[in-house]
Amino acid sequence: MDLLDIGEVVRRSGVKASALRYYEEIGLVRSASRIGLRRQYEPQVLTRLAVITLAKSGGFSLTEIAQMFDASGQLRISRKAMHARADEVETQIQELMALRDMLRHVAECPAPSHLQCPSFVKLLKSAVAQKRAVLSS
Amino acid sequence: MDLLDIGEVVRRSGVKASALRYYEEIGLVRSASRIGLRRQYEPQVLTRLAVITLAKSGGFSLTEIAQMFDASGQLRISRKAMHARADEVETQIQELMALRDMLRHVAECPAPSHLQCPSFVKLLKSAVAQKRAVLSS
DNA sequence: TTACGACTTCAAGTCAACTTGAGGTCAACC
DNA sequence: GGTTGACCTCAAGTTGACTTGAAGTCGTAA
Repeated sequence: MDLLDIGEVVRRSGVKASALRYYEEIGLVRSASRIGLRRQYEPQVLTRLAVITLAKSGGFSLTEIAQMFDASGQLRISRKAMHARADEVETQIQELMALRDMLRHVAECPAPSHLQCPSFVKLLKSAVAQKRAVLSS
Repeated sequence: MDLLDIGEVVRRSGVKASALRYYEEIGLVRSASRIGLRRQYEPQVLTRLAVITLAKSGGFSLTEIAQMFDASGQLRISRKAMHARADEVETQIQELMALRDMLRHVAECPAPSHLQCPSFVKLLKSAVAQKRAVLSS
């Protein structure tokens, strides 16, 4: 067998042992077996952890991520749900781009006070307006 | 005077009263004065709240946001720091784009199991590798 | 005059996602 | 046979960002 012990999983996934145990506790990952008390993991756990890590950085909660897998460990969401997720991510990307543009503007703008700079305030207003529109829809 | 009371600020900013009081407690916003016990805000608080809201959605903590303002309430970070922030945001945008692409792929890919689909695994690996590279730098 | 609505304080509670700490197990090496 | 080192459990603690609840204060309108 090519089972991995927790230290190996930590090294290869970058996820801490305490987090791994926590994930197991909440049912997000499972260890295949034990040797004595020690958890042994199937290598596939690494892919699963990669998905988890990525989704986390995309702002998904662990609960949401858990729902992305079915009982057999496959990624299983309907195409429609996938696209819906992708759209959410897309929206967040737009917001971040607005934020980035504002930061760049502030870095370059020679105005003594940004909050008085018309183009800054305009960027700000439109960013916030867009956000509120999204939230209320 | 054109001071706003808290209800007006709530309506115009979308920030809840309890959050506003909390922000005041931690020094992130201030109320200009009181009428009896009631807080009165200067209209500028709305711009400040817009900045706060936007930065929050960009993943900045309230502590980090507080540091973006100087004592007089101006946005004041060095150009260099601004660009550094913008770079961070940029990185996050890249990650989210990778995530979005993966989601779209999963939605479209006809493979029975995504975790066995070579192009999915490839997308996943490169996304995670990029992330870890960023973290370790 | 009493009732209402919009505010107030302050302490405590909540939630997610972990981390920490104390005390225990176990195989392997000196 | 004693000591590492790597793991284990379980309960409790932490952090950030608020929210909630109980009890109180005001101004105004019926």
